Amino acid sequence: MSDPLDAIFAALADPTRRAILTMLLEDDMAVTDVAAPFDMSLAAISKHLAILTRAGLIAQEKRGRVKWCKLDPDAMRLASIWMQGFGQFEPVNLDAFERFLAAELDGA
Amino acid sequence: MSDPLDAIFAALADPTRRAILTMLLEDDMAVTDVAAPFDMSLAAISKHLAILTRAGLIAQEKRGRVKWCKLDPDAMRLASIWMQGFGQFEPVNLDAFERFLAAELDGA
DNA sequence: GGCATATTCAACCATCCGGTTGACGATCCC
DNA sequence: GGGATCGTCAACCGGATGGTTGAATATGCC
Repeated sequence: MSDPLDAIFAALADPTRRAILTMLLEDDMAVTDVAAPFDMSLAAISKHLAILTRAGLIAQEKRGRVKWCKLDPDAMRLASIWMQGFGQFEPVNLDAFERFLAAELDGA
Repeated sequence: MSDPLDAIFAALADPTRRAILTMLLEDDMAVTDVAAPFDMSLAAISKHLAILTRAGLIAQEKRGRVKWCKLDPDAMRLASIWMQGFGQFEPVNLDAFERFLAAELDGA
């Protein structure tokens, strides 16, 4: 009934969660390590991670007693595709193009 | 103090507001006309439009007693650029590349 | 077994959000 | 002027959100 974009954009609306995603861009991390830089209880971070997981933005995998968090690109891509529908209002965006190319080449 | 992305993503998280943005893709509209297809009070739509305006996703201009709403692409572009930072996790994504090009060319 | 570590659960709290209704201010038009 | 239309404001309501704390559940290690 509810659009997955609801959960994706809602998850992205919180600065703590966006910061977590940015951290995960560097490397996969355990929950405790994700929580370390934040001035906030571990339980709060655990909730944030649950929200990111429900939105499909990250995936969590338990190995031993440690739960590893890693980015899951599908949800972000879905949101990005939705937004591209509005791209026709942008003047030709060479900056974005360069970033796109750089990202693609880096990933190759 | 608060990141503009907070307001942008929060605004995009609501399906009514995303629908409004899609409608405005067709044409600029008056508040009453925006409200027409929704099963919801005019006041509720007015609030949604205020949220979209505060996020910078639309601009409102009053001409006579009618307030016109139109897309304002800057905010969406900001969000889109933020998301592109996560593209490197996609395997070389030709689909996305084609969509990117199509959107850019369409806008040209 | 028994203790330390990693993470979640449960209950609670304050605040925000999305909706309603009714009154109000502006503007158009006769 | 006065009535109809356009839109917002204010107060209210229920439910979601983001945080806390303390207890509970795994798991690893000696």
